[in-house]
Amino acid sequence: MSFTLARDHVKRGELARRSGCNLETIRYYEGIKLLPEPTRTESGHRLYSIDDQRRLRFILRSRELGFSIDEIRSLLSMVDSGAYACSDIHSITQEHLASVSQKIKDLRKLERTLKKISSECQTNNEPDCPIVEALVGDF
Amino acid sequence: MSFTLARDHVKRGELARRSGCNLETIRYYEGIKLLPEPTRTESGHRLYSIDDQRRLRFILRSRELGFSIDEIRSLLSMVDSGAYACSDIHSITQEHLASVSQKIKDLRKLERTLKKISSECQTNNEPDCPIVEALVGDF
DNA sequence: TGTAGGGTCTGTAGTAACTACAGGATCAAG
DNA sequence: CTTGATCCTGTAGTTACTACAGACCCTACA
Repeated sequence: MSFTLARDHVKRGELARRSGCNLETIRYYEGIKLLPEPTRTESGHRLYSIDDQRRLRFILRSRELGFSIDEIRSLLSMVDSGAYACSDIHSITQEHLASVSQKIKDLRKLERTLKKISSECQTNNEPDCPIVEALVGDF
Repeated sequence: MSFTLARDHVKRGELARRSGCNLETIRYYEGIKLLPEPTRTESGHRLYSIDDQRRLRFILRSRELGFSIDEIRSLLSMVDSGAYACSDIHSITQEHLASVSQKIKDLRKLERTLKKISSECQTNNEPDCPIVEALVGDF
């Protein structure tokens, strides 16, 4: 006979399967206090509630969207506070968006440079590869 | 009286200043064998030759262009081998370029998603922030 | 009831590419 | 000769995980 509790409570392996999260990552999130310490079976196995599962999904989705752990910590603490300010959530998102846009800009510039120095190379095994020259730079 | 050697040989601090590289990073590159062990003064201070300075510039520029340490190791070992194949250099560059382009694609998708969920938020402090909803996902 | 295989537990080490100390030796200028 | 800057070594911290090792537990099957 088992607890009613256990019906919607799952162990770590099952949570990992359901969420697509790596098994160890769950323990890691607990360690850095993004996830609360879950209840345990008598023998010490972790049991995750529906709320824990929602919370993990929130974290994983935020990570997919490139939020850092610290940003997620801020987002979660707002949500946890109950009466969170939507405008604060919005502003964290906007800041993150700005940094993503900046990263795109930087990478585009990189892409152009790489294309340029790459196009100058005829791949003809000549002694001086223009890519190498470009990498050493002017002197 | 000093060695003629010392004229174009510089110590770590000076190399850092000239290259714009962090002081410790130079020692780090030596540790992972991207830079060779430089000559030393009698008391043990590192002395970098012009060649060392060229090599560091190569590394730094490559890093700026987003090459990984392992990629740089490959590039350098080709250059070091003397008769390096220009086509090999070219192909490493092309591969790197492809990964940069892919990263841009991924970030663009991220940017679109963030803009979308962000635009749905009216920042009006209502109880259910659509960003939070989006982050928890469907259930 | 015994056992074989999974799953779970803990703590720790490894990844990439640095960066930042601590605690001591050395160098250069006044 | 002293003072402050620079240098030396070794080690720990950063980010966000991931991967063990060695022990315990749980379940199904014979």
